Amino acid sequence: MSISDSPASSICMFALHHQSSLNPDSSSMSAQMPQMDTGLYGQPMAFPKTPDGRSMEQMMGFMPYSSCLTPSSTERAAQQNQQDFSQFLVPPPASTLRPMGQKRGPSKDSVEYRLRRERNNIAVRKSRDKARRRIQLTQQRALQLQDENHSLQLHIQHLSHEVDALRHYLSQRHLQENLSEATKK
Amino acid sequence: MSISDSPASSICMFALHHQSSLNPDSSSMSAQMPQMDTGLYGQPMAFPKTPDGRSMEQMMGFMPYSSCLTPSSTERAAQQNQQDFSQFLVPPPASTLRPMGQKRGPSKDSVEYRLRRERNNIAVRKSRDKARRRIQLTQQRALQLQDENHSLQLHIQHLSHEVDALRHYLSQRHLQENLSEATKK
DNA sequence: AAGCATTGCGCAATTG
DNA sequence: TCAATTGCGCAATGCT
Repeated sequence: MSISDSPASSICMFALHHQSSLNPDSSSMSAQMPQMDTGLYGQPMAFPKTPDGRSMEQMMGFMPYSSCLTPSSTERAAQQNQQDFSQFLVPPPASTLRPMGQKRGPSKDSVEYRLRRERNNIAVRKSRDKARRRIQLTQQRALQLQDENHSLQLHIQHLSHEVDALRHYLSQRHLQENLSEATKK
Repeated sequence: MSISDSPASSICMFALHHQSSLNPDSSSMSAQMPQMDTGLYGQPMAFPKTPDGRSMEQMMGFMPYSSCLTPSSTERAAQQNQQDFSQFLVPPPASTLRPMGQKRGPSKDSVEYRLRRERNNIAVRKSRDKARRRIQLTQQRALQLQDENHSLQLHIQHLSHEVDALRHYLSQRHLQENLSEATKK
């Protein structure tokens, strides 16, 4: 069970140095551990957000994956062998934690996991495309509405002038009528 | 120092099986290597997109990192030991490419690299916040314009009725005048 | 309970 | 050289 030494040491040192930045969902809790805040956009604070088993597993399992390399064949491969790698990552104390050959219950290890990941990646791409389209549509709609607005205002201006003209015309008529009536009498 | 055996082998097998999916920028080139297309949102195809030195390095260097673990202290650690991993990842041809203990020139390895990454992460968070705000503003503007539009249309309706009324009134006056004139004569 | 959809995040490539 | 953007995969979470 000791993940404690060797490479780990450098890791820990680094962590100390680097103030492990994590992803605490930002919105929720934000004042739990004393830490210097780097102002807006400082590092996201670090500590295990998820209390569920799986997360802890990942934590212990280490799973070095290498996700964003452009040449991803290698990428995929790396992800596959999470545990195997952990073997090397946790050097000397080769004794414990997840005997390595045991993929307990659900997944996280291989085929099943990769299938899940791949499906999710597809869903993510789809969702983002959708979002992009939505945003674009909103922008177009805004522009369109702006134009429409402009022409409506022109229309209003026109109608207003017309009303004014008609009213003016009528008032003139009234004056004339009044005059002629008075004259007649 | 033979990196040749064990974990690596499984990795390679997986790569073959899994048809390395990569990130070819999707927009650019898309028919270079024969591969089954999984339809829209299928996997992004794999092959080295970037012809520049650094990219190749990474390719070869492999750098398994493990970025998104919630418990990131481990994460950071993994990144730390990039090269060490490559040792295992690039199995047989243990002969060449980056002797492993040599961090050539610039960085990729440690402190410097982490600083760059951290700065970029901050920039990314900032940029995304900005984008979110921009999108929100656009949406609000669209809604606002829609409301404005609606009231402008009401205004137009009102003015139109007014013009109609005035015209109708005038036409009536004309009729009366014509009548009275005719009568007078 | 299983699965797609969303979302926040970090990495790396690209842009300016 | 360096911040800003952008595409992408991962994992957590929402939703059904």
